[in-house]
This record gives sequence, structure tokens and C-alpha cells, in this order.
Amino acid sequence: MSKKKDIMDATLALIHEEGLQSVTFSKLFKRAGVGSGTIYNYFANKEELVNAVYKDARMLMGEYLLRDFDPQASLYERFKRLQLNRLNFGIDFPMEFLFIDSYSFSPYISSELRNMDDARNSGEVILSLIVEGQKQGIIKEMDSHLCHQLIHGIISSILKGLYIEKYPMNETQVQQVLEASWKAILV
Amino acid sequence: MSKKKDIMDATLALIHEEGLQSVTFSKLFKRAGVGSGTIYNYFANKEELVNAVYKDARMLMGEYLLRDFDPQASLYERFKRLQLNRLNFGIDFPMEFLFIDSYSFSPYISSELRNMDDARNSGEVILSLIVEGQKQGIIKEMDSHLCHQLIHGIISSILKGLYIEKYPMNETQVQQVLEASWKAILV
Amino acid sequence: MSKKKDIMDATLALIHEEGLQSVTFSKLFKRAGVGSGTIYNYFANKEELVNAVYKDARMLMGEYLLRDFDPQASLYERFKRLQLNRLNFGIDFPMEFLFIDSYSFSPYISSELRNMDDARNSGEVILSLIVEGQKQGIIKEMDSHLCHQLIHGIISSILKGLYIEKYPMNETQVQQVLEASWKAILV
Amino acid sequence: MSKKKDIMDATLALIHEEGLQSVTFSKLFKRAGVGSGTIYNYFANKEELVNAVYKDARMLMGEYLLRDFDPQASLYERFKRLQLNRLNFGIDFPMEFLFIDSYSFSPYISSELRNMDDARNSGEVILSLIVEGQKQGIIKEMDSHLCHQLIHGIISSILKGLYIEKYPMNETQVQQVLEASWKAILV
DNA sequence: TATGAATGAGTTTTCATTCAT
DNA sequence: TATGAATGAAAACTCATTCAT
Repeated sequence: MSKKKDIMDATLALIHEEGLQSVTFSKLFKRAGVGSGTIYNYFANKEELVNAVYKDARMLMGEYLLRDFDPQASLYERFKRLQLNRLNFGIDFPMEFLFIDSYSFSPYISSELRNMDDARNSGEVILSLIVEGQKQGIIKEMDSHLCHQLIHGIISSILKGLYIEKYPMNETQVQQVLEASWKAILV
Repeated sequence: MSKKKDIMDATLALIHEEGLQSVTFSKLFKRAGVGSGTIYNYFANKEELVNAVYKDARMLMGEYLLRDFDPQASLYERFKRLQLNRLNFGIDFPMEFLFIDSYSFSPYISSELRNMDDARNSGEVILSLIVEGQKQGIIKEMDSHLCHQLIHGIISSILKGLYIEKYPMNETQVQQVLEASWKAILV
Repeated sequence: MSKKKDIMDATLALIHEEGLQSVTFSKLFKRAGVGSGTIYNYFANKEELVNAVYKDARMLMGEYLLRDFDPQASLYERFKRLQLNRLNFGIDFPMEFLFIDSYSFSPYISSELRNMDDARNSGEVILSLIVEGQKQGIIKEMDSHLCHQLIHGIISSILKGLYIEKYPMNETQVQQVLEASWKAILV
Repeated sequence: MSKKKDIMDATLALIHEEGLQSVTFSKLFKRAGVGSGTIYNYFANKEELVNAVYKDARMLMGEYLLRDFDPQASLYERFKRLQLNRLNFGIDFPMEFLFIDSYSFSPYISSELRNMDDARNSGEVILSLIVEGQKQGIIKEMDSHLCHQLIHGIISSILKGLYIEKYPMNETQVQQVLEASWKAILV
């Protein structure tokens, strides 16, 4: 099991450092510290390996997005929790976040995987929250997917700026981002 | 010059269709309708070709972003113009937009190019507009780069949802997006 | 190890038959009976391969030159032994001899390798012998390197004539050549 | 005519600097300062060009070898003249000398050219001189081609040592070399 | 399971040669 | 004659995958 983990970790790190297109098996073997044949005990081929790494990242993110999510909390509290979780996921797991963000639409990732439900179906949770807010007249009427994409996009973009150290990110900035994304969709 | 253009067009189209990692030279030659050696009259290698395509796309976008931009217009009008131009660029040039968005942070693109100033320095224009708005007490006080990233990210994200046909995009939606991005950064 | 040897043997043979400039990898693979990628497990590129072959040839020659060399023998005996060994090396290993002779000054061979000491430093042995003979008043006073080059050149030249069958080479001729090279440098 | 000369000069210089196997047409065109198609007005292909350069070098050498050769002079004088001319040719025309020496047996050079008579048939002159010396009992009895090869080889070898600056070469050394080659073949 | 030498299909790259101007 | 962009066959090289140990 350890070898499998080593291989997957090395894969993610190399994709992060050099991009999927320049991850070769020989780099991978050296990085993971395994023999070149070992991978085939775990993965039928390179595509399967990359998809497995992708799936793990998606599962981890799905788990993370609903941490400390309290369905009983106020709409605003729930919204902030979801947005904060997404932001924190990106901060804590930059490699996973960027891999998902960059390659979700790559032909390398199978479409079933791309469209998979997250661990606890966080996608649905967010959409319902949006619809609920619109019913209450708090959130502006618009296509719920558009709205979802909008608030999701803010977090993604902010994270990418953060990764290249365009700006600092401490409690102040975090609150500014959360508020901005909330205000963006209010009526 | 025509052959060079053919090669660059084919490159962009193939990257769009199959992703950078699966763009091979033989696909490229067939698509561009040139002989296999021709590319080396213009580009020393694949990386140089891709970087040239990237540079052209960036120049085109830089040009586009300041179309019909009236420095005398109101802050809100100028803001909307910039956001609308970005959105329209993405709608009119999906291949260019996605290429820039996907590969700007890829190690394949040289860092000089990634950090290049746009044609008419649209980046500076947006930043000044933000600072101006903050001085006037209209735009919320925050790191101007953070603010820039935020409104930029909304457009990018919306475009990516549009490309996979998550939602329609007509005049109504366009206005919703522009308003959302404006509200996001108001005090 | 065997594959590496096969590749190096095939390289030497091909260089001998067709010259360095017409040794292509596909000829090499067929000749060596290995797959086309195998060479890259041992040599990073063609230049490295050729240099390795050169180094081996030089080591073999260095070994050969001091065969049966008796430091206690008379000056003349030692001289004849060295010259005979060089001649016999060229007769027994024509490919190695010609490769060394032809490419030692080619830009293809790295200068470190060109200037490498032979296995048992036969170069030094010959130079000391010359100096010793000069001290004893037997060998004519002249630059010892010039003297070395002179007697070396006689053997090389004779071998090249032999290879194209310009003349026979049996015991009589061998003795004539050894004597000629000895007389050339006497006072 | 000037373009043709430019091309041939550039060819010889490049062969000297980098070896025949790395002389490409594009290097050649840049060096000669002509367009890439121009060569085909003068030479059908690369091989013909190289052979033309070889032929010119051989003609030049043939001419040079018999300079100031006086058929009436003493055997020793005639011998020294021939050897001195060869040595001086190598000193004055190192590129030509090395090209001839290195590539005479390359498959690139046509065999007719390789076996061509020198301008004034210097080969025959030397052979007759040897035979004459042997008849007079001055030069040792041996195969005349072997003898020729022997004295020729001394000069070649000395020149190659000179090119890599193994030793100086002024009047003293020149005389030493001529004497050595004479003594080598005396009875 | 784990290994890594060997493989060869596929990809990149070179470069002599052609040809329209 | 002179040019140099275009060519494509051939050469160099890569790298995922196999397989004997």
C-alpha cells in the first residue's frame, strides 16, 4: 500500500511542478523511489494512474467542502462556511486544488470522473442553498448554475493569485473575499 | 508569413481540442497543411511555437480589453466596459481565452511572457480604476491586486461554465454578471 | 553488460566500414541486434557512444603497448619491443588502430579523452626511453616529443599502407621497419 | 566564379574546424555568405562539392611537392627537397594537408580521385628516387612502396604533432626531421 | 510484489534538395 | 545566376510498457 501511495504522491507533485504533459514515467519512478515495473502492479497504465490521483483529490475536496457545515445555521452562515471551506482547501492543498482546476476538462480525465458527485455531494448543497436564498428574496434571481459558477469562480481566482503571491492572505483578506462573494449575489 | 500563421492557427485549435500534451507535430503538420520541416523555419522547437501562440493570444486580448474604453466616462461605465470587453473576448475567442487561462501558469510558458504587459497595458488601467474608486469611497478598501483578481475571476469562471453549456448567456445574463462583479467590490 | 558490448562492437565495425559520418542509429541497431531504445540505456547520445568506444580502444592499445616489456632489457631491446608492440597492435586490431588514428583529432572526440593517459602510461615509458638514450649519447639530441612523434609516425604510416595492401608484411618487413625507426633517431 | 570559390573555401574551413560529418549545408551557406540554392548551380550535390574540394587540395599539394625540384641534383639533395616540400606544404596549408590525410580513405571520396596522379606525378618521382638509391647501394633494399610510406609517414606524423603544438618547429627541427627520414632508409 | 533492462512505436528534429521568384 | 522558403525522407531520440528474474 505504501508503494501505491508513494507513486500517487509523486504523480501529484510532478504534475504540480511541471504540468501533466511533462510527467514521464522515468521522472515518476525516480521521484517515487520505486522500480519502473512497480506501477503496473497498481495501475494498468498512465491514464489510470492520473485518474486515480484525480479521484483522490476530488474525494478529499468533497470531504473538505462540507467540514463543520451546519444545515441548521443561517443562510449567510452556511454560505460563508462553504466558501471558507473551499478557500481553505485551496490554501491547505494547493497541489490538489490546482490539479482539479487545471485538468478537470482535460481529455486525460475520464468524463465519469469529471462529473462524479463529490463525497457528500457538496455541489447539490450549494445549489439548494442558492435556490433557498432566491426563494427568500435574499439572493438575486438568476440561473442557479450561473450563480454557483460565479461564487465558485471568485474563490478559484483568488487562490490562483495567492499561489503566485500577488497579495497576502490573512484573516482580513479572507473576510473581504467571503463578503465580496456574498454581496455579488445579493439582490 | 501565411505559413507561419497557418501553423499557429493549427496549434491553437489543436491545443483547444485535445490539450497541450497531445499536440504532436504530425497532427500539427496535417492540420496546418505544411511540410514537416516547415515549422523549423519559424520556430526552433515546440516550446517556442507554443509561446509564440500564447504571446499572440495575449496581444489580441490586450487589444480587445480596451475597445471602446472611454477614459472620460463614469467609474461605473468604465468598469462595465472593461468587464464586458473581457466577457466578450471570451465569447468571441474561446480558444484564445481558454489557452491563456489554462496555460498562463504552466511551466511550458516562459515567465517573461506570462508577466508581459498587455498591448495597451489594460492591467494598469484596471488597477488605476480600482484605486480611483477606492479613493472616492465607492469601491471597498482592499489590496488592489486582490480586487482585480476577484473581478477578473468572476468573468473567467462564468466563461468556463458557458463553454460547457451549463447555462445560457444572453443579454440578461450578461447584465447579471456585470452587476454581480460590481456589487462584489462596492463598499 | 552484453548488450552494451554488442553496441560498442557494432559501432566500431561500422565506423571502420563506412566512416563516422555514415554511422546512423538504425544501421547500428540492426548490426548490434538490439532494440532502438536500448542504446539510450547506456549512452545519452551518439557522441557519448563514440567517445566510449574511443576510450575502450585507447585502453586496449595502452595495455598492448607494454606487453612483454622488460625494463631491465637493453635500450635497443626495449625500443624494439615498444615499436613491435605498436605494430602488432595495428595488425591484430586494425579497427581499433584506425579509429584511434583517424579520430583522435576529430572534434567529435572530447579533448579530455584525447589527452588521457594510456592504461599503463606507455607514453611516459617511451619518452623516458628517448631521454635515457639521449643521455647515453645513443639517440640524437632533439625535442623528445618530436622524437616520439617521429617513431610513432613510422609505425602508423606503415600500418596504413599495409591495410590497403600496398605491400606484404612478414618477418623481413617487420624487421626492416623496426630498424628503420631505430636508425632514424640514432646520433 | 567568386561564389564557387567562396563555397569551396567555406567547405574546407568547416571540415577543418568541425569534421566532415558535421558540415551541414546551412552552416556552409552562412559561412560562405551565399543563398542555399546557389551551390546547386556549381555542384550537383554535397558529395560532388567535397570531392571538388579534395581534388583542388590534391592538385595544390602535387604542385607544391615538386617545387624547386632539380632532377640533376644529387640523390640526397633531391630527397631532401621532396621531404622539405611535403613538410612545408603541411605548414603552409594545414587545412588542405589534414583534409587529404584524414579523408583520402573515407567512402565519401571517390576512388578515382583518391588514386589520381598528382599534378606532376610526384608519387612516381619519389618511387624512382628510391629505386635509384637502392641501385646505387645507398638506400636499403626493401619494398619501394614500404620505403615510400615510411618517409611519407614521418612527415605526416610530425605535422600532426606540430598542429597540436606538441613542439616548436624552426630551422633546427626541420633539419632534424629531414635527416631522420634520410637515415631511416639508408643501408 | 518488486525490479529494471530491453523494447519499438511514435515523436521530434535535421538537413540535403527543390523550385518559384 | 542567385535566392531562400518549403519540403519530406531519414535520422535522432523519447518513453510507456513488457517480461524475465
